[in-house]
Formats: sequence, structure tokens, C-alpha cells
Amino acid sequence: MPTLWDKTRALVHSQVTDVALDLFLAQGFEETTIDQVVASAGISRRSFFRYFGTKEDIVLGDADTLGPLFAEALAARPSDEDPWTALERAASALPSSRFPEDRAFAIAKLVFTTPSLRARHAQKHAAWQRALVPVLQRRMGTADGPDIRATAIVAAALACLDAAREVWVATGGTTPFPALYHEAVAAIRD
Amino acid sequence: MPTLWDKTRALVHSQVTDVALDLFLAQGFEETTIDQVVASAGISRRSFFRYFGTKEDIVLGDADTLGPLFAEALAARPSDEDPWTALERAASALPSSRFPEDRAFAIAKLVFTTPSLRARHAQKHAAWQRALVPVLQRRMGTADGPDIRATAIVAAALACLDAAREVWVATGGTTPFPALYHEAVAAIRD
DNA sequence: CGCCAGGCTGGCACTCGGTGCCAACCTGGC
DNA sequence: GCCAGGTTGGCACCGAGTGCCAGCCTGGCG
Repeated sequence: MPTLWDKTRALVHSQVTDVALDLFLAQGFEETTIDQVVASAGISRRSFFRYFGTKEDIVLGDADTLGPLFAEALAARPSDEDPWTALERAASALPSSRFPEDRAFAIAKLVFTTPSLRARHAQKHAAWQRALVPVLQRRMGTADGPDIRATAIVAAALACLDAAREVWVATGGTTPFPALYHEAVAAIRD
Repeated sequence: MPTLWDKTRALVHSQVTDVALDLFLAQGFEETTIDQVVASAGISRRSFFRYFGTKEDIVLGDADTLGPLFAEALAARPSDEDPWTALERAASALPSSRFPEDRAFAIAKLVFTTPSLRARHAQKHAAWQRALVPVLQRRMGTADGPDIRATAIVAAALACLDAAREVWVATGGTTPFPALYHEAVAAIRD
């Protein structure tokens, strides 16, 4: 059961996130300092870094938890699905953004136009990859150990996710994201 | 013609790179401070940052120039090649690592095991992507503007490069790299 | 009720990467 | 021999992130 501490922590976390995102969207990520954030949020600098390990984690914090979830969803797919369908279905089973629809687009744009955010986003994808490859490898019946086939498929699928997100941002969010992802996978498989 | 200054600059650059890589390989990238590097290299801290914009650029500096080269090599491929072959041939036409063979492996390993280096490496790949997509798009006869197909193919090809590099590192460099890349592309296309 | 343990907070000082600025210097051309 | 322009190193500074410590608040126990 969540203790009072836990609830307080969760509340502070979401409050600070809200305030910080307002600032980021208004004046840019790099142009906003931690000091501004903590001043607006009414929290001490030191405590801030206990809630968010890095500045980027304000925006990308939940990406950490998504990796294992993705791996789990992939493991749960029926074993007669080919890798690509399994990955696509697993991806669509993930919880969508924790942000309201209108903010989600602005945040995606922020991530894709801010170097440090994009870099950290890539790091998280690398972590997903480490979680997904063994699962896919088992599903493909490959022996353990480094396997180029499983690694390439997972890397390519994640690349499609990024490509879809990028085009989604570039086109102003008009085309629905899952359709773009599907098209991306179709494109690399002819 | 290269003036005396240019030659001096190039010399200093390579000297500092050598010294720094020795330190990185001996005690790790994050465990080595800029102050240690400049002390060992006999250069001032301030001048160091004029040669290398960031610490990561000591290791990944040449990746910047490789992007346009890649795009140029792709544009030079005969137009009857399919995108994947064209990309593969273009990639193999790129100048190989500026480091001697034995160091190249150690450095690749360093890059793939150091978060900040891997992040910066991903940023450079993103830059390559921006350079490659328009070229591929023209070759595929697509109209200008964001196109999911070209974007996905380039992103997937770069992902294959990374996957190949990763497996190459994981297997101790035994399998030749181009073969791994070829296998990676084959794997995602069945 | 009082007390103690353990987690949370905020402040301070510090490290490290990176930048702006400036005075001193060196190279090359007139 | 002098002047212009690029170079160097030193200094002060900024922003992100960490270790440490003292004070506080919560919850459990006698």
C-alpha cells in the first residue's frame, strides 16, 4: 500500500514536471536552467536532483519503465507471429504518453529538436534494445550469445519507431502515429 | 596550400588525440578529466576547447565529416541499384577509421560501453540521416518534403550499422565488420 | 504520551565540462 | 620594421550534478 510519503513524492514529482514543461515549452529546454525550475516549483535545488536524476529526465523519465514493459509485451505475443508483427503489436500495447494529447505533440517536437534530449532518448532506446534482443532471440529459436539477426531486427524496429515519430513531428501530427510506424516497417521490407 | 599554422594545428590535434586516447583506454573515458588530458599533452585548457569542442569529440571528431561524404557516395551510386545495395556500397566506400587496426577495436568498445560517447555517436548518426534522406528520396523519385519511406530505410540502414558494430564488439572483433553489416541487412529483409 | 529510527528536506561546498573575454604573442604580407 | 589577423593561455564565470550534514517530519513501539 502506498504510504503517505509515496503519495507526497508522486504529487511533488508531477507538480514539478508540469511547471518545468511549461517553462521548457515557453522558452526552450536549453534556455531554461534548473534554478528557474526549482524557483517556480518551490522546491530546493538539492531535492530536485533527488526526484529527477538529470534535467532530461523531467521530459523522458518514464522511458525507463517502458523498456521492460515492451520486453514483457513482446514475450506475451503468440509464438507463431513473425518478429515484425509481434514487435508492432507489442509496441501498440504499451501505455501511451503520460501527457495530454495536445502536450504530447509539443513535447515530441521538443525532444526531436533539442540535441541533449534526443541523445538521452537514444540512450533509452539502446536500453530497450538490450531488453528486447534476448526475448526476440528466444522467440526466434537462436542460441544465446550475441546474434546479429535478432539485434538487427530489434534495432531496425526501434529505428522505424524513431523515423515514424520524426515524420509525425515534421508533418505536424496530422497522420496518426501507428499508421506511420506501419508504413515505415512496410517500407524497409518492400 | 596548407600554411604553417594549418600544419601546426593538425599536429597538435593528433598529438592531443593520441595522449587522450591513451588515458581513456587506460583508465576509462569518464574517469579521465580534461585537466589530466591537457596536463599530459602540454596544452592549456582553453586551447584544448578550441581544438575539440567537447570531450567526446576527441574520440568521435571525424564522424562529422563522414556524414556529407556518405551522402556524396550515395549520390554517386548508379541509379538502377536498389536503395539497400546503394547504401551498402556507399558505406563501404567511406574512409575507414583514422586509427590503427588494434586501436580501432578498443575505441569501438569504448564508444559502445560509455553512455555519453554512445549518445554523441547517436547524434552524429542523426546528422548523417538528415544528409542521406534527401539523397535517397531523390533517387527513389519521391517528392520533396518529409517522407516516411526514405526516412525509414535510412534509419534502418544506420541501425544495421550500429547493430553490426555492436555485435562486432561483443564478439571481440572476430567476424569482419562488412560481413556483419551485410547479414544485418539480410536479416531485416528476410 | 514520549521516544527513537529512518526517510526526506534544504543548504553548502565542490567537481567537471564548457564559454566569454582579454592581454600577450607569433606569423605573414606590405 | 610595422601592421593585421589568427593563436595562445589565463581568468572568471556558468550550469549540471554530487557528497555531506544538520534539521525535520512521519510512523512504530514501549
